[in-house]
Amino acid sequence: MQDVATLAGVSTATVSRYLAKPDKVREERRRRIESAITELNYIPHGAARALASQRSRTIGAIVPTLDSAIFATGIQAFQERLKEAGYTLLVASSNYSHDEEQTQAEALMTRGVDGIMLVGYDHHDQLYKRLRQKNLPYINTWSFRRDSREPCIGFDNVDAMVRLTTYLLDIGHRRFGVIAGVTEGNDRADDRLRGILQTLSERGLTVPDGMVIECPYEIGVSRQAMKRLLAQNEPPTAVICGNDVLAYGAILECQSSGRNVPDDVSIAGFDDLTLSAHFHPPLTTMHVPSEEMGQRAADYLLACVNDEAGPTYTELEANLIVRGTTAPPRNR
Amino acid sequence: MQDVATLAGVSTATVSRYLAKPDKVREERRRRIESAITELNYIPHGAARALASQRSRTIGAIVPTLDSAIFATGIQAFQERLKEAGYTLLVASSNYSHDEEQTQAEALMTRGVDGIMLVGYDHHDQLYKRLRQKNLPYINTWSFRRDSREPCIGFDNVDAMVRLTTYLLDIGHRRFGVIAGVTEGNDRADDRLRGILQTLSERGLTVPDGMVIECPYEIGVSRQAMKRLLAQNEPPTAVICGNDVLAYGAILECQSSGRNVPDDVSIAGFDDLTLSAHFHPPLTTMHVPSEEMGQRAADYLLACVNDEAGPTYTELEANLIVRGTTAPPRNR
DNA sequence: CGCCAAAATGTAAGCGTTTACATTATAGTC
DNA sequence: GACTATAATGTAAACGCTTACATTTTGGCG
Repeated sequence: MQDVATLAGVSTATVSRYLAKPDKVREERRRRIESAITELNYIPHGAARALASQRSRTIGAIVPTLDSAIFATGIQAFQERLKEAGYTLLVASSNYSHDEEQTQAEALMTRGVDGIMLVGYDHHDQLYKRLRQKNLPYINTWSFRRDSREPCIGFDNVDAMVRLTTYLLDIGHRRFGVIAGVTEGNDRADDRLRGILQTLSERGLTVPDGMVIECPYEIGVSRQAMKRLLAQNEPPTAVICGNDVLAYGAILECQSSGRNVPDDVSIAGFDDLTLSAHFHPPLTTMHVPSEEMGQRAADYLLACVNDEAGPTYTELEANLIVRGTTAPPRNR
Repeated sequence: MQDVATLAGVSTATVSRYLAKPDKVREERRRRIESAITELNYIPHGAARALASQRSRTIGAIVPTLDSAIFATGIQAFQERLKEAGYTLLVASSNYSHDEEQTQAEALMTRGVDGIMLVGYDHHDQLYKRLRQKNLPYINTWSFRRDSREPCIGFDNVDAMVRLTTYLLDIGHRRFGVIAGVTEGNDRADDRLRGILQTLSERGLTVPDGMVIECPYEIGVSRQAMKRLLAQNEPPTAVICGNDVLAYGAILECQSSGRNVPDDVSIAGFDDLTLSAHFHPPLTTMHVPSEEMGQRAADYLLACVNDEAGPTYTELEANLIVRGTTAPPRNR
């Protein structure tokens, strides 16, 4: 920077100001600085900037996994918004573990992030403690609870599953199977499962043991689960899956074993991944507004770091998309 | 850090040394420092570290998109390896544009990354220039060319497609359709397409206009492309797709229009995403060793920053996986 | 043309570490 | 116990910026 300043015939302070607020330096010097920068191929030193200004212009995000299209979409939107504001995104993944999430958060703090995006509301106690202690802006995403005391943006997973389940009840299903995500340490999966079971029990239905299977979001495992469901004495006429990937597995298992979806069995997913609309048959699922969630989360954190006010609690809507994998049961 | 030092009754230098090489400080003080750190909830300031030590312990990666499972897998493995070595990953996406890639690289350099992972070998001239000027370690991935003068790790996309095409020729196909990725600014897509056309022409086959369609890696667009292919006068008996997502679209379009895969038309993909093995029918595709690529790329960059020697050119193998979407053509 | 407020610029003191170098403690030897 | 080589520690100078504050320049106005 000193070199640039010398070449442009100004002080480093002016160069620094030019970088931060170009309109604060006079036209003529601005141009001299600009050409000095190009000539010298000057690239500002981020660490020095961060150290001097006490802000890194970096925001962190911790998602359960990078492998899933659903988070990828949200993160992409999140990053886009940040980039527009001149911020960089640091992504870490927790592998659905609170402990790892805590470790990653620590790492992000060392990196000096100015804010953190989290998925879900259930986190390591230590994490909330640290966040507050460092007075670091953060936001929970992918779920919304009316009673939450933490800043969050997302939708009500329980309620979404209530609506999906209600729809299946309404078209006549009474024998349900569930392929849920792993609920341990995953509040979204847990909320969704509770939404299902609660709705069914309100209608006087109980789901027998063996009709609810938890499994990781992997297509192979999901196929196994579906196989077990179908092997039951009285197989379900409708299977609700914790997300679309699980639903793909369920559908593919049916097709491989010669069953027709939705005639023999209805299958519903959750997330509405891009593929779902094109699947054969197209998947009935809950659409999750992941892009909007990413954008709004970015907006919130950016507002925080700029000491602006923004909505701390934002509820978005997950929408039921009825497509071709669900139909009334055959033998009512 | 001063607080920690005072509380532990040592100098900041000792604390710093403890952080870097714990075995360099005597047992007793080490324990005092440890407890001081926990008591004060001390988290080192990364920017200050980076500034003083001139290394950020951060590695950057620029991938075309975060939306695709294939890069996600590679990046995940890349990150894993980095984490083991105490390095953090900074991810950026270029949206398949060289200009954007260049911009992102600049951003990463400002962030002080110690090395950069790139996808492909074709980049903005400026980018190579900057990289060398700053003497920043970098590596090209996802492709390997025998004649490359740049460090790279990957497989030969041309050769891989030659093998896939040869296989289809060997089982009797003569009328081919191609749904390629967008080749503009994407050397992998370009190499793959060239591999196909070259093999066919060596066997004396030419692909008529309209039988080669380039389209972005989106399932919807791919379905449209397949539709057009099928509407030709003499529709192809085999369709080679630039990646698995395109292949999914092609298969789904066939199924929606009442055609049987592979009886009516064979379809092959490229990448071997997780879903492919489970698809209905399971997809014939080239398996890409994305995890190994990620790992090795990390190893290479880590070796560079530690001034160790490592293989600069590593060729991996893409393997043909024959599954259920390809079969000899019906009316030979 | 001189005066003044406001705008632009310069000066220099940090920001929280690392690390070369100097100093002190330790342990081994005779 | 004195002496050494070596290991452990302390001291203090960077690292490359930002920014409060001081100083200079500018332009509007009487």
